[in-house]
Amino acid sequence: MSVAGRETPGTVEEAYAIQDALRPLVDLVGPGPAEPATVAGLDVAYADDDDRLAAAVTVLDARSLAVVDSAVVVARPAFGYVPGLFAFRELPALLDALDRLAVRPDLLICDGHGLAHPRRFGLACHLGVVTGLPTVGVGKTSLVGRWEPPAPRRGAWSALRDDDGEVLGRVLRTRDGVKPVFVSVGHRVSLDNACARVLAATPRYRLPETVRTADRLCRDALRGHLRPGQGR
DNA sequence: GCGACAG
DNA sequence: ATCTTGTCGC
Repeated sequence: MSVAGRETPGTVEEAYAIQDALRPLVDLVGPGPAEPATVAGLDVAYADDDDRLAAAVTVLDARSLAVVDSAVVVARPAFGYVPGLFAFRELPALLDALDRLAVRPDLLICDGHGLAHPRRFGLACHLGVVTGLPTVGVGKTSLVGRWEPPAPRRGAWSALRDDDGEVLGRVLRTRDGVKPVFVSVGHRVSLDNACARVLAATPRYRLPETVRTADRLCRDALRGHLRPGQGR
């Protein structure tokens, strides 16, 4: 059976059609939680590039950033890697992982863009529409849009815009003097709040603790745990 | 036609 | 995403 928005397309054309059909369902109004109790991070790791992947979700206490719940699923990529259709690759496994959580997080911080997407429907939007949860997209590199480097201090940002001037997101400095990240709205959050939540989840490193904990979890699940006494 | 192109 | 040593710096 299929839940609305979670079907896997058979062709690129079908994938575009699904995105076009779901895009109007994105909620761009809701400001989102200003003080979420929990924030979740989602990430995926790959092995042999096209054979296997591990999708992980970690739920953190929003204040202490301690992990309070997590789930990881090993599966096969559901779709080839096509820029702009990236979500179809990881979505099924990520949704499986989300279903296995005992705690329902108040906000999802996704590893990939939201509105900063060619058709304004990146992974973060897709996950938001399907789950109904507020979502934020955080990318390490850009997919679309033009921007100027933000000031060197943590918290500084500049607008990410398309050629027509439409704001797609922000280029946000999460750490002094370090390469900024790309933040965009996914679903049910304002851009201001999205950036605030990302900064709140990023006390020390370049990337939010949410993505760091999820990254570790799926990487470990894929490569197998290392036994004590063994290197690396 | 020639690049660019989330993970 | 992943393939990968050493090296600079707090």
